[in-house]
Amino acid sequence: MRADRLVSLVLLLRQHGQLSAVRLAQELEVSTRTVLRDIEALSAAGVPVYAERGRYGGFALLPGFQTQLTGLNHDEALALVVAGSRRGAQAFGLGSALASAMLKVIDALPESYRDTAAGASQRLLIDPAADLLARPIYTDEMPDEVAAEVLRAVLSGNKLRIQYAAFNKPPEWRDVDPIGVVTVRDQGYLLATREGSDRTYRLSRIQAAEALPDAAERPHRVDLDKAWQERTTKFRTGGDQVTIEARVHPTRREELARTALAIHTERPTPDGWLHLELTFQDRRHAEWALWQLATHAEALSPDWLRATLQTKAAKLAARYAES
DNA sequence: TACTGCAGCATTGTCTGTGT
DNA sequence: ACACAGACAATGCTGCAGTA
Repeated sequence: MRADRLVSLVLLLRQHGQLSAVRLAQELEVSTRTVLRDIEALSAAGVPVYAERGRYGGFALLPGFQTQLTGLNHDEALALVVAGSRRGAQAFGLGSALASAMLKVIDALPESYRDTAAGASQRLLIDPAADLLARPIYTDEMPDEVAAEVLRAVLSGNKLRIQYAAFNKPPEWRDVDPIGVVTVRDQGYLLATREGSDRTYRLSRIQAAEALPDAAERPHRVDLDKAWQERTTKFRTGGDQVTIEARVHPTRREELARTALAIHTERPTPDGWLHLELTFQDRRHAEWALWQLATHAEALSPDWLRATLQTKAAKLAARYAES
């Protein structure tokens, strides 16, 4: 408590230049005598604070004094400031804490670097809310209190009870052993185990959460990056994968390739297009990938894919024919 | 093991003195 | 008159020993 107040006191003096004990006492909600003792403690600790006695007097710091609260060098502090501009912290309900921490980091920098760091947070924007065409970037929304509870369980190593609404399913309560939280672009995932089996939960689908008193069953140390890669690999190799044949215009080849899990064969056709054999996560992905390329691609097999695309195209043609 | 009492310490507020 | 500084007392917390 007192340590916090000493830090606040230094920041107040830095901010206002000179303040009387009475004014500091009001700001810190303690008596003036306590403020005077805090000043004394700071002075004993080597903080160059001096008193100006008499009317219009007060306490002030020697010019140029820096609060070395963080021990960070310029680049480290700058990296934090830049990272602090991301909206990622919002996903964990830590936005206000991050803003407060950033102020302290900037304040702790040497005078010559402070403008650079403060400017960095204004001149570098990472992941804004909309792209250049004003299209909103859809982010996973999660109530702060739910995010805070998930985070609490993850960090304390306790079991977590969540109300989770899987895709197209009603919400259900389930107890899990949390391992960590991963954010990918604007989506967050909770990595956990449930009854010994790996589970990955999308944060936006967690409707309520409660950290339980029991310790979670989890490895003492975890390589979250490795764990995430293993799960994404498992996800990509599981499910109802489909392999299709298609021909695509060379200018749209990359778009098709990016949406596929794998490309097995690829050869040019006599008409200058490319013939590919590809695997997709499921039927829905395959259909979507071909449909978005419109006339620049053609599904050759299997028959169900051709039939689906034909039906959609016919409906679209009919709609425009009506007018 | 849990509870109680005590000493020591840190923190805080009030009153009064001193300097400008 | 205003603001800082010293002396003293009150309060609350912590650690430790003793006891049921």
